[in-house]
Amino acid sequence: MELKEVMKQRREALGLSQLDLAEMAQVGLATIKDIERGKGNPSLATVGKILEVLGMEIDYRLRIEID
Amino acid sequence: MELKEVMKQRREALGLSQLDLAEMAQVGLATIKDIERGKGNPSLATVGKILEVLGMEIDYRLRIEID
DNA sequence: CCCGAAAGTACGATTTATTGGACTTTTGTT
DNA sequence: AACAAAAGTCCAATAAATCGTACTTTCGGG
Repeated sequence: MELKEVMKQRREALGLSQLDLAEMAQVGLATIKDIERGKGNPSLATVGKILEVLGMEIDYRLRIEID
Repeated sequence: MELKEVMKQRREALGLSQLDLAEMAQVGLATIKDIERGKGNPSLATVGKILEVLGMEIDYRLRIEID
C-alpha cells in the first residue's frame, strides 16, 4: 500500500483534516496536499514527521519472491 | 531498524559495493555514501530505487503501543 | 609492510522539495 | 439549493536533495 493511500485512510480514521495534520506534523500544508494527491516526492524526514502524528512507522521488508 | 543499517547489511549480504549499488539503482554514489553514513535525507523515490535493487520494499505500519 | 579496493568526507552546481499564499473545486450538511 | 469546510491546483521564493568530482581514510590480501 502506498503512502498517499495509507496517509489518507489513517488521517481520516483519526478525524483529521489535511490542515490539522500539517500543523501537528509541522509540515507545510502544500506538502501534505501534494503527497495525498500523488504529486510530490517527500523526503524521509517529512514522511517521518507525518507518520509520527498518524501513529505509524516505516518498515523495510524483504520483498516476497513470486515465481 | 533504520534505512542506513538495513541498506548496509543487505548490500553486503548481496556482495555489492556502494559503487555497485549506485550504478544498479541509478543513484549518485555520493547519495549512497551519505545515506549509509547517516547524513542525508533521501526522497522516497531515491529510497525506492535503492530498495528495488536490494530486493526490498517499504511497509507503512501502525506503531506498537506500549503503555 | 604495501597495495588496491572500498568507504568516508567535503565542495560547488544543478535540480527538486518545501513553503505560504491565493484561488477554484469538491464534498457534506442543513 | 445554499452554505461552510475541506481538498485540489497553481505560483514564486527559499531550502534542501542530488550529483559529479576530488581527496582522505580505512581495511583486508599478498
